[in-house]
Order: sequence, then C-alpha cells, then structure tokens
Amino acid sequence: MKLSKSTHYALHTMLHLTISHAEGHTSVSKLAGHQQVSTTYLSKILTKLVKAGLIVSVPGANGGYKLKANWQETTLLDVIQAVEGLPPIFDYCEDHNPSCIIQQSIQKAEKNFLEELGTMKIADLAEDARNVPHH
Amino acid sequence: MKLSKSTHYALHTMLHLTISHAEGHTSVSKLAGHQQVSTTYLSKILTKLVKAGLIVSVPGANGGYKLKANWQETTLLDVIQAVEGLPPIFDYCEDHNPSCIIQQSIQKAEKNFLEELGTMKIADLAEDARNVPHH
DNA sequence: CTATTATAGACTCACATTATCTCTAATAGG
DNA sequence: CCTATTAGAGATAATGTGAGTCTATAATAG
Ligand code: SF4
Ligand code: SF4
Repeated sequence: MKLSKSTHYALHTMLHLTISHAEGHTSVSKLAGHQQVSTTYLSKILTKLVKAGLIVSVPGANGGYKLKANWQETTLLDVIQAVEGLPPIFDYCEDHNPSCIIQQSIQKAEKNFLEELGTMKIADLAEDARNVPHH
Repeated sequence: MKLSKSTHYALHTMLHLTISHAEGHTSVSKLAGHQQVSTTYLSKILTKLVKAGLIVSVPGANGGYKLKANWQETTLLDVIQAVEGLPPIFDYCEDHNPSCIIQQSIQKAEKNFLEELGTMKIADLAEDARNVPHH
C-alpha cells in the first residue's frame, strides 16, 4: 500500500511549476534537472498530468509545460489520481459478496482519506514551501 | 496504492475465526477451504498474524488456529498492519528535505485514515456479517 | 528550413507478490 | 512409545507491476 515513485516525481514537479508559474513554460529537461530522473521517463508522467487537464504542454522551441488556467484549485488528490488512476485500495469482491462488510468499511475509510487529500491545494503547499531551503 | 491479496485472505480468515470462535481451534485446511487459496500459502499469512499476537496456534492433532484472549479488541488496522507491515504510503524524503510539506500533508491524511481503521473492530463486522448470505 | 520540444511505442530490467513443494517440529490420542 | 495430524520454515518458481531506456514521430518558434 504505497504511492509510486512516479507520483513523487509528479508532485515535486507540480510544486516547481506552481512556484515558477509566472515565468511561462518550463521544459522537461529543466524539470528533470531538479530531481534524479531521466527526461524521457518524467515526460511520460507529465503526459498523464496533461491528459488529466492539470497542466498544458506546448511542443517546439521555447515550449514546455505550464499549469492549467485555474491552477489554484488543483489538489494533492488530483495529482495522485492522475498518476495512480482510480482503483480502490481494497477491491476483492468481484465474484464474492459485493456487499462485503470488510470491503465497505475499508472503502469508507479510503473515501475520507481521499476527501482530505482533496482539500489540500498545491498552491497552498507551494506557499509554505517557499520558506524551506530545499525549494 | 493497493492492499495486497494476502491482506484479503487474512481479513477473510479473521472474520471466519471470529464467527466460529466458540468452536475451538480451526485447521488451516478448513480455513483455506472457504477461499481459493492453498493451505501452504495461507499458512504463511496466518503465521504473520500469530507473530503479531492477533491469533494463537497449536500444532499437532486437533490443533489449528484460534483468536487471542481479548479478541474483541482486534481492529481492521491490526490485521492490515500485521500483513502489510508499517511503511508509510509516501516516504521519499530520505536524502531530500525531511520536512517536505508534501510528505507532511500526505502522511497527515494517512494518519487519520489509519486511525479510522483502528476504530473498526473485527468483532463488530462479524456481527454484521452474520446477516449476509456469504458468511 | 532547422533547432527544439513534447508524444508515442517498443522494449528491458528490477523487484515484490503470489504460490508451490518439501522438510522439520510439536502435539493428541491410542 | 507410535502414529497421525498439524503448524512452521526454507528453497524455489511464476507472475505482475513499477521503473527506466531507446528510438521514432509530430508540432512549433525563429
Ligand atoms: S465476503 Fe469479503 S472478505 Fe469474504 S471472500 Fe468475499 S470479498 Fe473477501
Ligand atoms: S522536497 Fe524532497 S521529498 Fe519533498 S517533493 Fe521535493 S524532492 Fe520530493
């Protein structure tokens, strides 16, 4: 039950794009430079964010990535689900009892967990991140 | 970010042991008979529950598994952590900023998630499960 | 037209989960 | 003491997924 390394790359990148969003597009090579990850691999992850509508991309010279229009609304949940997809963490009732009390209980707790992540905006975290050395 | 199939086996088994806990020990072959899982593999999972102190085992004829003394207190969290271990779902700050705001936020939400699972007692779920056909 | 940049596909590699088989240890009951 | 029964430990294999590379293609600015 772990979030993938790709999700970490995506979140870190979102933080960067948010902090420097006034400076226009940023290329994947610059974004990858801040982390230990290859450009081609990070590119695949960012494409997921594009398809989820969290960022926009422009090919060609001086192109790159930038945040979508109302980027202030993007939450941790948006980014995590864009990369990880939407499968529930416990879903083993296919050919069993679909009203299994165990599954119901775990998914109820998961729902609250996701809702809490849905209240955490990247923009707010980026504001806080300005005060720590690493960013 | 998924709970393993082993965790499902463990939870299902705990439900069975709780429902039939008045009948003494239950062998792993009986417990495996209720699920599509081999006896040797389920045995490995149950050994984790034994080491976590959630159930007790007795080898030899008429042996098997039964719940621990105050079995009424066992929660979903106890079982999940016994099988899955205790790693946080997001932990990518080893050589980075240990006070990373993203990590802090996700782990805060995770803490609430685990605490909620810690309030869900297997005994209560077993009581509800008596009213559904599958169990 | 050319350099630059994102995107897509095929592919490999590493690792954890899942699972089986076999052997050993402990226990009940005769 | 003997034997059937049962849990536990170890080695090993199969499977699947995450992580990562390489190459080719498409789009854009200048
Ligand atoms: S009822 Fe729930 S725990 Fe039991 S086998 Fe079905 S899905 Fe698993
Ligand atoms: S501060 Fe470190 S751990 Fe946090 S997102 Fe950035 S690179 Fe990852």
